[in-house]
Amino acid sequence: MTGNDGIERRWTIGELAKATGVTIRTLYHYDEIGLVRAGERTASGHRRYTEADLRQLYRVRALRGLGLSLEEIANVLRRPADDLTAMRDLLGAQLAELELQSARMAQLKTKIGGLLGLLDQSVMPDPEDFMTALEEISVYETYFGQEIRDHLAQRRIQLGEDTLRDLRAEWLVLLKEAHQHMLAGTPVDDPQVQAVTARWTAMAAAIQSGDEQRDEQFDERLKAAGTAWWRDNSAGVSAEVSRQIEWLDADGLPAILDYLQRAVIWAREHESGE
Amino acid sequence: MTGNDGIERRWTIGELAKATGVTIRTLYHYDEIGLVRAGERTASGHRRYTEADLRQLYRVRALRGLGLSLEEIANVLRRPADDLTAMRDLLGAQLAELELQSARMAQLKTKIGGLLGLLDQSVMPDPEDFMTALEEISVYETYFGQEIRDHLAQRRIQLGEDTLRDLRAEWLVLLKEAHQHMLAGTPVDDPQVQAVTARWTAMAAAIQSGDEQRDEQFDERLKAAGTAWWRDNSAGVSAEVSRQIEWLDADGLPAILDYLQRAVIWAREHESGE
DNA sequence: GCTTGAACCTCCCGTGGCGGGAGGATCTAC
DNA sequence: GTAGATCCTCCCGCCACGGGAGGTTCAAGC
Repeated sequence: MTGNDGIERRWTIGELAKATGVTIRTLYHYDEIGLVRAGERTASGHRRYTEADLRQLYRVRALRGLGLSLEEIANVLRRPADDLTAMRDLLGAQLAELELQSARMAQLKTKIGGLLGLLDQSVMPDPEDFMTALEEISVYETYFGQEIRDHLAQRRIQLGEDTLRDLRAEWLVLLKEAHQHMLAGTPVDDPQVQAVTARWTAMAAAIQSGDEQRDEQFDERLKAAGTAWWRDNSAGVSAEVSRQIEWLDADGLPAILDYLQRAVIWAREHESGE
Repeated sequence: MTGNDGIERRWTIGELAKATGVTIRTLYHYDEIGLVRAGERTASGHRRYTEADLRQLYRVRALRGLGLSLEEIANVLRRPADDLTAMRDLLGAQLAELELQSARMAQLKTKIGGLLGLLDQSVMPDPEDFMTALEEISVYETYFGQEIRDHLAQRRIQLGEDTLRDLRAEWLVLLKEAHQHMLAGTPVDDPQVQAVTARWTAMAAAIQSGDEQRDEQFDERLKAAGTAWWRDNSAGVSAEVSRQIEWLDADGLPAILDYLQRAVIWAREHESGE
């Protein structure tokens, strides 16, 4: 531009490394996989980098800095320079990926925060209890696989804190209503009980999956996981929950849930007929 | 507890894998590195896992799920069970690490979001321009290393959006005042110019580092990075900035900055004397 | 007791993005 | 001509496993 007279600057690998802050080893690596090749070689085989190579290196480093893999970078930089659609797709995908990872890390942070809370409050006298808590985390995660947990986390974000608080509140209301019906001996096919049940299942469905595209297989697995977990671990949860709800004693929750489940089953068996 | 009579259950490796959702290969790996050893072996060498092994596996999986490395897990599970201080330290460190990573990912997301904005608005007709923008990202990052960028990002969070807006506003005011002094031909040692200069450097210091612990080496590198970047890239930035500030034409900014720098140098040379 | 198929064993290579060292060739300055 | 810096290629190592090869052992049915 300003009188180069066609004489371009060349760099040795060491000079390029110093100028760009990339290690020599990394430059060897990029050369090896063909991502940033030295445009020329001296007679004895030493690399000479041209300005085009320098610019390519800058691009690679920028995209690496965005968290893309070398393969992705190679793919997107290989195409003709006037086509940015691939770049757009790649960055869009990467952004989505980052959103997902952010959600996971947020989950992790709250989890660790919770455990630290257990450790810091002296509510945790027995180390054995802490270890047991750890083990239970793993058990939970065995039932609910990563993708299901991701989905639920996403869903929680979608719903927002306020909605979740409302849902929890409504859940308690439903639980209490069911409790009273149960104590009153109302049969499960009573319209009032069925109304509670309908709201209950609707809530569960609303929490589990939004109205995106329906993926029946996924829904199926989600439900199965929930059911299996509930089947095997309801006892522990009952103890936990009933400790937090005053009007409920330790054996109360299983009974209510059993009552509700019978109502749900009755509803399912009569949904087509009635 | 409920009448085991000392006869514990044993699991083959396949059973354990199915029960916990861990692959067999992973179990081999854990055995190999001594993290979850099969407590027993049959005469022919097949692994028999005991209940203790199962619990150890649960712990390992839970801690892995928190993002810890197998080495960290091995260290913390190796110590006596009644000492949770190591666990506390580990989880604390992990939480800090996650905070850092979260901050980085937030940075990444805004960066990618910005690039996608460039691509989506048709303000970007020339693919070449986009590539150049990419290259400049890398150049910027060459000057400001990861730790410095982390520091600045943290600092921005500390300061908050409002403070930053105020600072930008004050920066513009200072720039305009300096511009007027320059046009008026006021010498750099004039008290008024020196006042502007003092506010300028104070602002820079305030933005760069809070009043945490003073790490002089770090401050030094931060300043050096800023100076070097400014020295080599002021031209491009000038063009960019002057496009956004109406009272400034393309050549204006370098002149003002040069003027200000001379004032800063004069101030530094006379700070001990006066 | 024999067969068969499932489950198990060990050994080893591969992943991604380089780091780092060995052992030798080449450049540059004096 | 020589010394020291720089360069070259080749290769092993990381981390947490995945996956295959090739062989042994188990459990069930006949």
